[in-house]
Amino acid sequence: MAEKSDTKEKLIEATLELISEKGYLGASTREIANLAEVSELTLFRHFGKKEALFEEVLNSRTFLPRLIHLLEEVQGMSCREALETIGIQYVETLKERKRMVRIILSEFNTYPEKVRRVHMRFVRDMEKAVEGYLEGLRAEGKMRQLDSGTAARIFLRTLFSHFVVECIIRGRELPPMEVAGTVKDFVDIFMNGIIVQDNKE
Amino acid sequence: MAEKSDTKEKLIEATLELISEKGYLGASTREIANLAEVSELTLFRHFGKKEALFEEVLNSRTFLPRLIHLLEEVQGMSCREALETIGIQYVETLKERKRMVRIILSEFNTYPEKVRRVHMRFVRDMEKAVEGYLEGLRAEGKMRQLDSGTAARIFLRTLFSHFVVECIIRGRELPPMEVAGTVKDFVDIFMNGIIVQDNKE
DNA sequence: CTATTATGTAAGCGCTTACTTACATTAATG
DNA sequence: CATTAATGTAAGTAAGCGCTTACATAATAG
Repeated sequence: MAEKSDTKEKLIEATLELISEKGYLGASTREIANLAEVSELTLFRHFGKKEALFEEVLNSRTFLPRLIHLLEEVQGMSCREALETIGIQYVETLKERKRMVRIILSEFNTYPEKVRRVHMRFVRDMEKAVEGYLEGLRAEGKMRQLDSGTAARIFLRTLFSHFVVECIIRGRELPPMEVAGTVKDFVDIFMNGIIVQDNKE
Repeated sequence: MAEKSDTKEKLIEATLELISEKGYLGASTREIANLAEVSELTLFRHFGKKEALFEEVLNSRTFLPRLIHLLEEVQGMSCREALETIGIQYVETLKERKRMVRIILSEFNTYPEKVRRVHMRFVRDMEKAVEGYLEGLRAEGKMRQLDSGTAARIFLRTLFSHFVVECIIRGRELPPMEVAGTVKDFVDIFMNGIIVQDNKE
C-alpha cells in the first residue's frame, strides 16, 4: 500500500468539522474531501456513500474521556468540592466535544435514531454516575430524601443548558475561569436552595 | 384582487413547519409552496428569495403569549406556588413554540445573527421577569443573598434543558401532568437544595 | 519483478435546487 | 367595462449535488 492509511481518520475529522458547521446537507462530499486533502473519489471508495461516512463520524467519537474515573477522584472531597469538580469536568468535556453536541442538536432531523443513540450513550453513563454519587450522599445522611436520579438529571441538565446557550447559541468561548464561577454559583444553589433556611448552625 | 391575501401567512406557516422538520436546506421551495397550497411562483413573488422568507418566519412568531402577565397573576401566591406556576407556564410555552425552538437549535449555522436575535428576544424578557420576581423575594427577606440574575438564569435554563432533551432530542410528547411533576421536583430543589439543613422549624 | 493496494485526475450522469420568463386566468376596483 | 392586482401553469436555466466510470500512478508485499 502507499502510505499506511490515516486517510479514513482525516476524512472523519473533516466531516465532523464541516457537518458541525454547515449541517449534514450543507457539507458537500467535495468540500469534505478537500478539507481532508484527499480526492472525492477516495471518500467514496472508503465509505461508499455520504450517509455511511456520517454514521462513522457519529460512532467514532466517544464522550467520557476522563469522566469515567471522576467519581473515584472525588471520593475524599467534601460534598461541595466534589460537585464542583464533577460540574467543571462535565462542562469542560462538553466544550471539547462541542462539534458533536452541535451535530446532535442540529441533525436529529437527518437520522433521528442514530443521533439519539449518540446522545443517550453519553448522557446515560453520566447520569448514572452522578446518581451513584448522590445515592452515597443520601446513605451518609447528608442528602434529603430526594430521588437521586431526578436530582442527578437536574444537576447535569442545568450545566448542559448553560453550555448550549452560552457556547452554541451565543457562540461564546467560555473560558475555564468563567466555567468555574458559574458552576460554583450553581452548586451553591443546588446544595442549599435559594430560600433562607431558619437556624442553620 | 382575487381573494384577500392570507397567502403570505400560509407560506410562513408552511415554512415554519417544514424548516423545523427538515432544516433550512432540507425544505425546498417547491415543497413549501405545495404545503401552503399555492404555486412556487407565488412564493417568489411574495418574498423574492428563500432567505427572505426564512427571515420573515423568524420575525413573525413571537414568544411570550401569556408569560407577559404571568408575574401579576403570581403576586398573591406563596413562593413555591409562584415558582411552580412560572415554571409550568414556561415549559408549556416552549412546547407551543416547539418548532421555533427546533429552528433556533438547528439553524444557527444558516444565519447565526438572525437566529441568535430570535433567541435573545425570547430569553431576555423571560430572564428579566423572573429576576424581578426573585428580587422581590429577596427584598422581603425570603431569599438568601444571591445574585437574582444568576438564580433566574439557573431556574429557566434547567427547565429549558429539560424541554430540549425530552421533547426535542428524545422526541417525547411531555404531557402536562408530567411537566407539572418535573417542575415540582425542580422547584423543591431550587428552593431548598439537596442538602439536609439543620434545625428547620 | 510482478501483483496488489491505495490513491489520483478528469469527465460526466442524472437529479434537484433556487429562481426566472412568458403567458393566461380570475376577481375585485374604479 | 376596463384596469389592476393576485394568482396560476408551463417551461426552462445555471448551478450544485451525490455518485460513477475510465484510466493513470506510485509504493509496498510476496
